[in-house]
This record gives sequence, C-alpha cells and structure tokens, in this order.
Amino acid sequence: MTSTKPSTQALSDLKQHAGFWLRFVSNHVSHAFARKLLSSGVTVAEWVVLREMYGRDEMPPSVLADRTGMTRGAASKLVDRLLGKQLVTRQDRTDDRRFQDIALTPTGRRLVPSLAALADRNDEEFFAPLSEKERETLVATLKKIVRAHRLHKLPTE
Amino acid sequence: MTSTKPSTQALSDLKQHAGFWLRFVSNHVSHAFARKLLSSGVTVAEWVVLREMYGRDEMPPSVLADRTGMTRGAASKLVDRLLGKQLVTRQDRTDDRRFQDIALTPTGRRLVPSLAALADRNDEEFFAPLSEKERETLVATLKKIVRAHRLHKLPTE
DNA sequence: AAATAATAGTTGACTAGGAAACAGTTAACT
DNA sequence: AGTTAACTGTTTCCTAGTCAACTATTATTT
Repeated sequence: MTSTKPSTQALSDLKQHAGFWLRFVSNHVSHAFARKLLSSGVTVAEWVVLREMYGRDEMPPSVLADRTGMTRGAASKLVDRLLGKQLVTRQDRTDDRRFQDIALTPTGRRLVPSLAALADRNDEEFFAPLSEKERETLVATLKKIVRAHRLHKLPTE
Repeated sequence: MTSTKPSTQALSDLKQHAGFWLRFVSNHVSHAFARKLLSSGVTVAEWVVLREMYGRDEMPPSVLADRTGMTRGAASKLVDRLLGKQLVTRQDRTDDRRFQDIALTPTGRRLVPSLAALADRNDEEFFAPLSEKERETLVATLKKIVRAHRLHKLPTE
C-alpha cells in the first residue's frame, strides 16, 4: 500500500528575496524608533506629521496627507489624536470653509527637536555597523530603485 | 513692535536617514506584492503563513508565530481567517491538550506554488533596475545589519 | 439662476497587528 | 498530593491604515 503523500514541489526560498531582507530590517528600524518614542507619548505616524509641520505656519489636512503619503481618512483621524494630545490646533478657514488650518501648538513645536534627536540617534545606531561607504552605497541603491520605478508619494495608491 | 516668531531650529532632514529610504522602498515592495495577491484572495500576512506551512505536515500556532515573527495573538487571528478561507485545518491535540495542529488543506497546498511564483516575480520586477552585483551587495549589507544587531525573529520583542 | 461637478473633510466597516489580561493544561516542586 | 510555575491559545482594547459612502462648500456648466 503506497501512502499517497500530498505532492509538494520545491519552492524558491523566501530568504532569497531582497524584498524579504528589506522588510525585515525596515520593520526593525521602525520598531526600534517606536520604542524610543514610547516615553514621549507620540507614535511614529504622529511624529512624521509633527516633523512635517515644523517650521511651517499652518496647512490643511489634505496637504498633510499628501506630504506624508496618507489618505485623507487617515490624516483626519491622526489629526484627531494630535488634537487630543494638544500638539496641534484645528481651525476652520473663513475664506473657503471647506478648508481647515492645522498648526502646531507651542507644546508641539517644542517637542519636535527632541524627537528629531531621537530619530537621528535611531538611524545612527541602526546603521552603525556599516562603514560610511557601505551606508552611502545602501542609500544610493535604494534611491536608484525609487528613481527607476518613479516611486513618488508613499505607497498609498 | 517686533512680532515674536515661534522659534524653530533647523533639524536634520528625514531624507538623510537610511531608515527613511529603507522603509520607503520596503513599503512599496510589500504593496506591489499585495496588489499581485489581490485576485487570489490571500493577504501578504496569510501568504507568509501558507509558505511556512508548505511542505511541512502540521504545526501548532505557537511555532507558526515564532517562525513568522508574529505574536500569538496575531497568529490566533490569522489562523481564524485562514480557517474561514478553508486553506488550513485546526485540530486539538490529544496527547497535550494545550496544543493544536494546524495543517494546510489540499486547496491551501495547491495554492502555494502559484503564490510563490507571484512572489518571485514581484522581487524580480522590483530589483530589476539593479545589477546582479548591486543586488548581492544590497542583501549582504542588510544581512550584515541583521547579524550585527542579532535580529532574529521579527521585531516583536 | 439652477444644475452639475469638483473639492475638503468625516465617518463607518474592514484588515492588521501589538500588549496585556485571561483560561485551560501540563510540569515541577515541596 | 497539592501548590506553584510554565506554557498554549484566546480575547479585549488599542493604534493604524484603507476604501467607500457621506456632508458641506465652492466652482463650473448650461
């Protein structure tokens, strides 16, 4: 009696894929940063928005969404959270009442530089094992892919 | 009267960070793959689990979680979804009733090779702009970071 | 002027995952 | 044997995002 084994064919190893390693390292970088941000009470997504606002007077949520690659729905919710944390203000515009002005509060503005320092440190720590040359090559290679595929905006589409 | 502008100091550009580009490209790779998977009705996370099961008889959710870097909570939910799609089966083990056996259904097993082909194609397409040498260097560099930081398991910890 | 189109933002249903509290089962002490 | 510890899987609450339907406002047609 021959037991008919379920047939399985050999598949290429996932770990052969450059995409696998890219995602692996990328996830770690993000998570390491999230941990660093933890005590500040700000999440990574929130940080990205705060950073984008910094040094600019005010902007509508739609611009924020475009610049950070979020949908408007996501931006709307994120602004809600930032409002709750009193890091931004929201004001209806009078000239065109479809628009809103989102602006950093003084607290929000004061927060950004320290978070930026955390971001710098995170990147520094993570890529420390690489020589200056290797790091440059890595970034150049990634940028080459971005150029070749014309990847602009974050992958919302 | 001097208008006291809110003081802002110059911050390092986010785009200076290797982590930024890593995340940017990685997100695009994942999204491109997600789009390819769309018609199959399987998500990226589900694919990873199916791929891990392929060619193995059965395993408890905890092992699945470890191998794919998920928490057990996430694994529990994902198995639920795969059950709903009838791609895996779940059976309580009798010798140690804490454990379960998760196994691919014939349908699930038949599905994997075609999805693997999509994964291969996705990686191929994305890194096509790179020379063989560049691609090797990229992977080697990423692996170097993994080794240096002893990143094993995905960034759950 | 009225109807239509375009735009801005919100909301709800959904996928996805983490963290932590939880329940059940088995193993290890004492 | 009985208590405690260790372990497996589930559940709840949270962040986070998409998509699509929706409201409100302004622009453009006809």
